[in-house]
Amino acid sequence: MSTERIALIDVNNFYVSCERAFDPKLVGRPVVVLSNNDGCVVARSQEAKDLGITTGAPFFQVKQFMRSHGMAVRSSNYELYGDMSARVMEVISRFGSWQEVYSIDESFLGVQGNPEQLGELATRIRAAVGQGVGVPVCVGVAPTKTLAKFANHIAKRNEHLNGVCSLDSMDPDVIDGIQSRVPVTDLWGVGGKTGAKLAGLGITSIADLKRAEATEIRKKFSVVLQRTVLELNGTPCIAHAEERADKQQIMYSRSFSSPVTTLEAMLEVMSIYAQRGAARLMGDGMWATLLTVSAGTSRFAAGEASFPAVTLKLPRPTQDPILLSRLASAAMRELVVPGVSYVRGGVVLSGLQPDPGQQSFGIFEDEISENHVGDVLGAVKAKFGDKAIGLGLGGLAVEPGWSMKREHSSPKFTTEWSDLPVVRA
DNA sequence: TCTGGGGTCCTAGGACCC
DNA sequence: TCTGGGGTCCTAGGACCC
Repeated sequence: MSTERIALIDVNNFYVSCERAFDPKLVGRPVVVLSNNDGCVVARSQEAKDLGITTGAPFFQVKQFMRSHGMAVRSSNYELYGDMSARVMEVISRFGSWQEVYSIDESFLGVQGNPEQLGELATRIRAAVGQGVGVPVCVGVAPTKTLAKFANHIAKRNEHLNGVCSLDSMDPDVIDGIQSRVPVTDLWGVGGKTGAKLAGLGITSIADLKRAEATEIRKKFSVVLQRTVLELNGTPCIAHAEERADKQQIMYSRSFSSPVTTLEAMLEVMSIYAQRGAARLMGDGMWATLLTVSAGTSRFAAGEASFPAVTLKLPRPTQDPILLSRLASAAMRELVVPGVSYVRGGVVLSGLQPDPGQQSFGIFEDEISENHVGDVLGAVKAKFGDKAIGLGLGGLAVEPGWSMKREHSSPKFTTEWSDLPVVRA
């Protein structure tokens, strides 16, 4: 008897595993990977977790402790992680009838088989990724996405399962027993706020929620949590991504390595961020109709933090870096208060559509030529590197003082010829 | 001194229309 | 001055995720 099931495969401590794949000295050692600007801990090896390092911990607070325990530190290397992710996803895709890449290190996969075959398949997926890419994964298999997430959670926390858990191979009473011990907030889709409200109703474990009345849950909470209840009981009701619409917004936002206090520097930020946004639009084949620019002051400084933002309707659907850069700078002029210290800036492109729509070029000749500048910039960057060319203030050859800090970065092992690892025998 | 970034979906409420 | 209901579209904000 063959049944349709959903597998959820994710890489263990993904960023750390990518670093280890190219630096075996890190295996067995406590390792952490930091966020942009080397600000917070975003990934930890099991050894680092065991030492009590938490996700989101500010690096400057735990630096000394880490040093005294011989921990290794890496800045985030998104070129490497993005490329490793693509390789993992490709290997996984060979084993399923459909695939939904859910995040940089996670994928849902449509699988079929009887209970025994499903368990074997999960083991084969794990071995294939380990051999083909060199990173460890866990696999959960179940009738719904929510249960597949749960099964994956079990696989990760029980070493004797060897990274694999298929609910069809388990006794229903055993599953129920586990579910009554796991807190409901460990469930996919149930966060702190909802968890607190559920606790008020006496619902604290996954088993409690599974046995709750779905229609009551909808009345007291939302259709989202009702779906979770149904999925816990084996009824699939969360759609696949490919059935959902295209991306709805593109965001480029970063904190600065040191505060920005002048209008000139902020305009430089906007010019560069708008060009990044335009490049993403072109990469996705989308045109934006709305532009939002924002600035932010520190949440940790004395006084109230502020996050001023302004949204404007673009004169036409566009992916043009010149137009976006110009408008973002103009909007930022309205926002910036001289003398205020800004720690972050951002550009959001929304109202996305898959074509430029009806273009009315009118009398402005230069608008026509602008349309090709993005392509030229993209081509030059592809050939000569990211820093080869840029517009206006974004074209400066020297990195501006506020740009991101990455003091502990590993090389781009898989995406730069000059960074290729060398093996000697 | 130093505290991440980029998304999704849903709901409520207002504006507007007939 | 009084007086209806139903529908759509849009936006802001909340909650959650990795």
